[in-house]
Amino acid sequence: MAEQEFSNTSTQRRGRPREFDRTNALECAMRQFWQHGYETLSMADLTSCLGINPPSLYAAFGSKQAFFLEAIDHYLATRGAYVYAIPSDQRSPRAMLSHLLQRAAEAFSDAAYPAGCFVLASISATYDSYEIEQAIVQRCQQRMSKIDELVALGVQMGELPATTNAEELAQFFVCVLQGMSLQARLGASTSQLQAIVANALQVWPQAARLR
Amino acid sequence: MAEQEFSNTSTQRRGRPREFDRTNALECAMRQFWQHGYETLSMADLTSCLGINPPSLYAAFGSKQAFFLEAIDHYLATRGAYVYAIPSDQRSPRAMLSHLLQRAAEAFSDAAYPAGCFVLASISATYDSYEIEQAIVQRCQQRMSKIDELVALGVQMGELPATTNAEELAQFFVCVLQGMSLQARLGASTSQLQAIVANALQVWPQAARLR
DNA sequence: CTAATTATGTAGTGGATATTACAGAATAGT
DNA sequence: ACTATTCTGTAATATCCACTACATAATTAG
Repeated sequence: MAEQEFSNTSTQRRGRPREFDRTNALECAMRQFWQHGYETLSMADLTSCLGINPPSLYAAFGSKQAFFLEAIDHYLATRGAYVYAIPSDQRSPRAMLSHLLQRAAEAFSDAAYPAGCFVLASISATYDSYEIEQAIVQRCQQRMSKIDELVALGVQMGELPATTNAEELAQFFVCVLQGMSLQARLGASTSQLQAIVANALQVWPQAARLR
Repeated sequence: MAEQEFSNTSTQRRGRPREFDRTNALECAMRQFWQHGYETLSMADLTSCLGINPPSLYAAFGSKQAFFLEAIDHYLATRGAYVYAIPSDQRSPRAMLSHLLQRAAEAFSDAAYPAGCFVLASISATYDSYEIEQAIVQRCQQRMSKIDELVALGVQMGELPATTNAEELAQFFVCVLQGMSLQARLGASTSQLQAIVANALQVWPQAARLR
């Protein structure tokens, strides 16, 4: 199975060369899936949108499901990596969480991309395939586990009371982040999302009140 | 258009009587749409699930889109009315919001129903019809405006500082509620959702610190 | 009774869907 | 040049989708 796919910049293979840029097609497909969702976006939509005939698409990406999952991974490797990046130069875990949420507030409402987070928007959709749903949930949890680590670090470093239930607090922030993605898809502005972040961060007070 | 539909308990009409309970069918369809989503649930699924043949379903409900919207309204009139009910005997706006969120935490994870809120779960899906999406967004905003009123009332009654941005704070709680619905659909337990509520309510301190 | 009306079951309808068969074109290796 | 290999465009395929034509059954009105 798992046939090796080559990027366009790799050494040329035998046979007729591909006439389109694979990465570019993937980027376009990502935006289409992101905006319209997996179920409602048809392969016919994609072929006409990309200007690529079905056999070429299937030769390059395999199937609609594989194409979608590769678009998800492309998102995580590019835009998602930017959105969920955690800067290492920040000393305070709270500052890092604040940074993460504020960047999400900006990115989720960036007009240069479809609204919200591609993964979070995909997770709430329903799929005919159980396999695809599992793959998305797994990738979502990978990203959200970063928030778990930040909160746990906050307790460890004394920024939060030792009595804090770190798992519960982290889940609260994940919940807010998921709600923000939905709000963004409903048309919330950057400043509105920033206000949500500011309110959410009150749960992690800047001056810790240890007891 | 908008042909009048009669309930089964109304006075009998001329012609062959319906052989199934219309309200019961609506309840079943609601749960199916709730669990599987509009796009992925086919009319063939519904007919086999309800044991009702297509012509009978179409005679009773019109079209898939009309059926779905009626299922949404059925939810809002029954389960949704319970979930989003605001008790009038509570004096404090904060207590009323707390009541609302805690009831949502329980209801969203109630095994007797599909997880989360039917409307909030539907709002994040994508539809081929723009009309259906608009209808859902509108019904969602109707429910969420209750939270706006509660926060505004809290400021008015002095439970929150007069400097509070009521719209922003209300949007924060709406965001949390929407996140809770998604968390529930991902399998969050009642106690996990309750912990999210407890954290969120810290943004509205019990002892107001006016300034 | 007959006529009118409404529901039901069988069996389809046209259209959209993801996917592919096939023949021809463009490249690399030898 | 010749072969193997891979891509491309045309056109199709089987399957599923929401929806319905039609004949029949069951009721009410008169």
